[in-house]
Amino acid sequence: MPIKIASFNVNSIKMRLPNVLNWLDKNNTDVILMQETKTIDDNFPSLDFKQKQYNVIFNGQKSYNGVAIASKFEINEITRTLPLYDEEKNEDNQARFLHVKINEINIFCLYLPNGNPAPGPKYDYKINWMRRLIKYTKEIYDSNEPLILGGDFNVIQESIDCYDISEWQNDALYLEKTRRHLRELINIGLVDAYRIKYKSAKEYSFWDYQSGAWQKDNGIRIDLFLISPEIVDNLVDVGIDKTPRGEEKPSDHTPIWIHLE
DNA sequence: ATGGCTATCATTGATAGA
Repeated sequence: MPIKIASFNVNSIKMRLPNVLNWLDKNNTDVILMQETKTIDDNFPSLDFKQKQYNVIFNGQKSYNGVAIASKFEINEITRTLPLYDEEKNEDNQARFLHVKINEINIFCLYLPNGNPAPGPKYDYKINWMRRLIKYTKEIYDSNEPLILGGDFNVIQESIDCYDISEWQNDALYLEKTRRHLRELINIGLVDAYRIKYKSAKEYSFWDYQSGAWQKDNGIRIDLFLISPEIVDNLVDVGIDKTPRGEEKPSDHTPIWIHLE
């Protein structure tokens, strides 16, 4: 069954609601994964999505983080937390994860921690979160069901994913340890969907609000779809839609998308 | 001119983002 899936770090669903609804109107998107909704579940604007025939599911919290999925197809929730494998730290109250099934496809919507400053407790949290994601992804991957990881990964995997990597050498998004963990996740058997079609293109999904980064195209590609082999077989097209970043009151991220047959 | 935006929450400033 053909399906069009997008991922968009909205940087507050309240501020970005017009942008998101406008984008959905212009693009025939069946499923949109959203990150940084920055609102508690009681305040999520469900009705605006329902009026457009989208089912919605959200995992939010006050002020920060928060993920959500809107889908024209039925959403079956599997979990909203990554399992805790580290027995010493058995608590995580940050809303960064949703695992759902839509049309028999496993879909993770994730907002991976930023991790700055590194080193420090925030970086430790990032790496631990990645370890949890790797373990959980292995479990699901080993079930031999189709799997899509989509979201804001907060990792610059290679220098071609950045306008000027010399400025990011000591950043939590580019440290060797960070990239090794993303590589370990990918090596489970996933593929960066964008790089299937664009082997060496320098296209970005985030531009800082500061310093005229958008105008200078000083961007980084940190929003990704990592897909399992059966999804690769059905991949029809993939892309990054830069248009919303240049519009009024934009998010600092822009939507990425995949089309499956 | 080497840079200084945006959102949230609580109160005109701190915190977080990347």
